[in-house]
Amino acid sequence: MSTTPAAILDVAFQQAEASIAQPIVTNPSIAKKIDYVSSYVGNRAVVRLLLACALAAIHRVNVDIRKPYTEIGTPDAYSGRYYDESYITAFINQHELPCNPTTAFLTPALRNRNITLTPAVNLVGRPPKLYEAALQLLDDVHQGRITALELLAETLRCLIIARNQKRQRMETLLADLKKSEDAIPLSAEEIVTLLQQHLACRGSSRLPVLIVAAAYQVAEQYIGERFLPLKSHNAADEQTGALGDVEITLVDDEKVITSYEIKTRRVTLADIDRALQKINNTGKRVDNYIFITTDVIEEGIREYASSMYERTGGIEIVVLDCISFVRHFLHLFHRLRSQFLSAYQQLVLREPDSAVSQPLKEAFLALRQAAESAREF
DNA sequence: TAGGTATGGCGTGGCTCGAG
DNA sequence: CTCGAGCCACGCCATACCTA
Repeated sequence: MSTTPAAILDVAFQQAEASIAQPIVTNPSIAKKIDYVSSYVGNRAVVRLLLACALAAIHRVNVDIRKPYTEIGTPDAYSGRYYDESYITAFINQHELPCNPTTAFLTPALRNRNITLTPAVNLVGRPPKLYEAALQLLDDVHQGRITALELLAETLRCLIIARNQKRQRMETLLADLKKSEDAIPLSAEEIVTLLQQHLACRGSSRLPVLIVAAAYQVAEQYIGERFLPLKSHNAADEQTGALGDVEITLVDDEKVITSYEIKTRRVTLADIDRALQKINNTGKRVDNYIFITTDVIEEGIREYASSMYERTGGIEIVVLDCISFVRHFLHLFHRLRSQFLSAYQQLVLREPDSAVSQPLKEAFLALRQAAESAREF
């Protein structure tokens, strides 16, 4: 086929937008399956399987949509991963469609396969119903119940609707916050409470990193220190070459002087030993290595950490509690507390969904709004 | 040989599920 | 209900093959 994959995607996208209120697929049970896979919040990878396979089937008319693995070895097999990574990634980023940032073909259920994806296959992914629905949809195309283009366009239609709903919710939340903008700003303790509420939400493990980063961002001009760009949440420190989760340098220097390592569990002796090893291996000789934990700090750990100052000849290692850290900060820089709050909000909203989920972002705005509107009475 | 294509692999930490 | 084991997504990396 002469049309490029990018052009195919554009055409399908236009078709979806033109028919946004009207399902493109008329068969109700098939439309329902597409909607289910496109909208399921707990797993955003499988919808990419549909997009990639449908795209390949349109682009190369001779392929069997159910065979997205070249390892199958037949002429009608193709690389689903290649279509996914090369075309789908750019496309969903361009249109901000709510999908996994990385390919579906590296997820455990779909990787290392060399089989035809028929409805009889058990992909062993979660939830099972989601994978079953996707396999049935590939079969629906194969059996001719719908065309690959219909599958692609209808999937895009569902994704556009989900995206628009998400934007709408965010706009409403931000607009509500604006209303309370002129009220008396939250007190330091009220901000602490707000952060505690946010930390209590599901999937909050990235938040302590953002709390520390926000504190430095706001205090930068006063203390002459700043934080280096944050590394991605799931990347191993080893891969990124970072010493810890937040690295602090002097404003006019690249040399890391303080490194923060954030743990959502108890800090152990092994963590401290590993930190020392990391300092030695990377050759980044920091002054100060700070563990921030959201869990309890055992006395033995505290002592072990402080003993390092002498043992290392001047590297101070300390374990701090996340909430105490931010509470001290907010009282010390009391006049900056509102700036801290907006810096934190900005960092939260700008994190990729893989680190801070959409519900967690919305939860913060809602919690803040509740706290601020309560002040007006 | 260089750049593109295709696929496999790994470490981390969140999450689910089932045993007790 | 609690908690530990194992599953899983995620982002990055490694490698092998192909072809101009």
